[in-house]
Amino acid sequence: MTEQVRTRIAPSPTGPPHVGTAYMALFNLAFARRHEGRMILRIEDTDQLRSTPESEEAILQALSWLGIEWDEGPDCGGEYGPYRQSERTALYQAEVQRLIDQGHAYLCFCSAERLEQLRKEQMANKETPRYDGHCLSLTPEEVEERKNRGDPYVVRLKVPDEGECRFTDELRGEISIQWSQIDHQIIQKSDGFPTYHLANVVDDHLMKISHVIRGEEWISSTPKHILLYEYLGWSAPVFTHLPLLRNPDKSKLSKRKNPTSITYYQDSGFLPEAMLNYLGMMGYTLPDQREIFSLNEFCETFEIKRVSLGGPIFDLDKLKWVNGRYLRENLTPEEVLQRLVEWKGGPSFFSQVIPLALPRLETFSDFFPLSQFLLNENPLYPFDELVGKQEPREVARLLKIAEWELEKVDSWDRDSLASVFQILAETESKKLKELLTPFFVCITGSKVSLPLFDGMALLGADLSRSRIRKALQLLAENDAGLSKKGLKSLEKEYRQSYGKRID
RNA sequence: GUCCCGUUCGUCUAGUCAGGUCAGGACACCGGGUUUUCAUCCCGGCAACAGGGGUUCGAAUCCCCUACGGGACGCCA
Repeated sequence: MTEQVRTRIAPSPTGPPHVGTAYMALFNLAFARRHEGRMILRIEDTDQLRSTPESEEAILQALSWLGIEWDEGPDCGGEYGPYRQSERTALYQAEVQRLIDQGHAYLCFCSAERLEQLRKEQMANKETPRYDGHCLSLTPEEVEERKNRGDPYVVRLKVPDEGECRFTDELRGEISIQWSQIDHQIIQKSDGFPTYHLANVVDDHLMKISHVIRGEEWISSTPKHILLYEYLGWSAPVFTHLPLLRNPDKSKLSKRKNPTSITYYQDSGFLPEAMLNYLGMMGYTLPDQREIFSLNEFCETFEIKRVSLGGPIFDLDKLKWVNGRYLRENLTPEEVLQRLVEWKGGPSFFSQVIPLALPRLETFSDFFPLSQFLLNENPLYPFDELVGKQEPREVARLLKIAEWELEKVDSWDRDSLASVFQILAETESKKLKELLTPFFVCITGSKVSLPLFDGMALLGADLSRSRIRKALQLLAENDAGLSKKGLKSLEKEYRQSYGKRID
C-alpha cells in the first residue's frame, strides 16, 4: 500500500509574509487533506543574515489569520522535529560529510573574486555560468592542509558533465535538463550552514514528505535535488511545480510593483476567507466551476491535475468582488459588525488614535475627518495639493528616495520613521516641515491631519508604502514622474548619499 | 547570453488527456431595468483559441517550427 501523503510548506522568514507563500500553502493543504494526509510547516532559516524571529512569527500569524492549518510545525511540534532548519544543522553536516566521504561532494576554497571573474567570462562566451571544478583537482593532502590552516571553504556537489537529468513533473510531464547546465551547487556555506538545496532534500526525506508542491521557480534546480536523493540513497518525492502569481505586467509578483504582504490585505480590510477563496481560483477552478467556495469545499474536491499552467495575474478588482460577496452573502450583519470591530472598529484601535486626535478636537465630529485616512484604503487628493509650492519633479524625487529609505526600516514605529525623515531632511538640506508636506498629503490625503509618523506607524508599513507608490503614480500621470533615465541617475545619486538599497 | 517552463476574451478561467454543439462562465467595461441617490440585484452587450505549417472528412484539442511572455543561472530561498 502507498505511504501516507505528506506535503509541506517551507517559508523563509526573511521578510513580511508573502501572498505567494499563502498560495502555495493553500494548494499543499488541499492536496494533503484530499488524500487524508498531513501538511507540515517548516521554517527555512538557513540564511543567518536575513532570517529573523519576528518574520517567522509574522508568517505563522498571517497563515493562521487566513485559516491555513498545519499538522506539524515549529509551534505545534510533531514526530519529525525540530521544524526549524537552524536547529537541525548537525543533521545536515552529517549528510554533507557522508557525501564528501563517498566522493559526491568536495571542498572548495575559491574566492568570491575568482568566481565572479569566471562567471563573467562564461557569460561573455555565451555559456551557462557554472563552477569549473577548479578545487576538484586538489589532492586530499592539500585539502587537509588548507582546512587545517583555517582557509574558509564551502562544500560543493559533484555534478556529471555529460548526459541529462530526466524527471517527471505531475503537471508538466517529463522534463529533461542537461547536466552540463547544472552548477556544482554549494551545499554547505563557509559558515557551516547548509544551503537551501541540501537542507531541503535532507528535511523532505527525514520528514517523509511524499509530494513536493512548490513554485515554478524551482524547476531548474530540481536536477540538483534529484542528484542529492540519488547520492544519499533515498527515493525522491513526487514533484509538482505550480505557476507563479504575477504582477499586472506578468512578471513574478513582487512588492516593488504590488502589495504582496498578507498583512497589507488584512490591514486594508479584506476577509481572510475571501482572500483564500480568491487564491484558490488562481490557476484553478473547482470541477463544477463554482467561484465562491469555502476552504473545506476547496479541499474536498481538490484535483491537482486541474491546475492550469499559465501564470495568473493577481487582480485586485476580482478579489474585491469576492470579498464583497462574502460580506453580503456569507455573513450576517451581526457578524459583519463583529468582524469590523475586530478589524479597526474597536477600542484597541481607537484608543491609539484618540491621544493623537485629542489636541485637535473641539467636538466629536472632528474626530472622524481627522482619522479617516487610517480606515480608508485609498484617500484621494488633488494633484496640486500633493505638489504644493514645490517643483513636481522634486516631489517625485523625494517620494522615491523616501520609498527606498523606508525599505530599510525594520521596526515600523514612530521613532524609526522620525529618524528616516530627519536623515532625509539633513541629506537634502531641507527643513523637515517643508519636506514633510507632500508626505502628509499622500499618506493622509490632506495637509491637515494627525501627526505623520504616528499615523504611518498606525497605518502599517504596507499601506504606507502603497500610498507613496500611488502618489508617484499620480505624479507620473501628470507628467511629473521619473523617467527611466531619471530613475537610474537618481538611484546612483541615492547610493552615494544614502548607501546601498536593500530588497 | 544559456537552459527550462508556458501561451483561449483586457483579467481569472471551462473546454485539451479520450479531435466533431454559434468556443461556455466570472471580473472589469458599456447599455437597460428595479431602487428617493448610490450600491446591491436582474437583463443585455463588448470581447479570445499567439502565428505558420502539417496529420485528419474534421483541430482550441495531436505533431513540428516561429514569435511572444515568464522563470532559473547567488556562500538567497
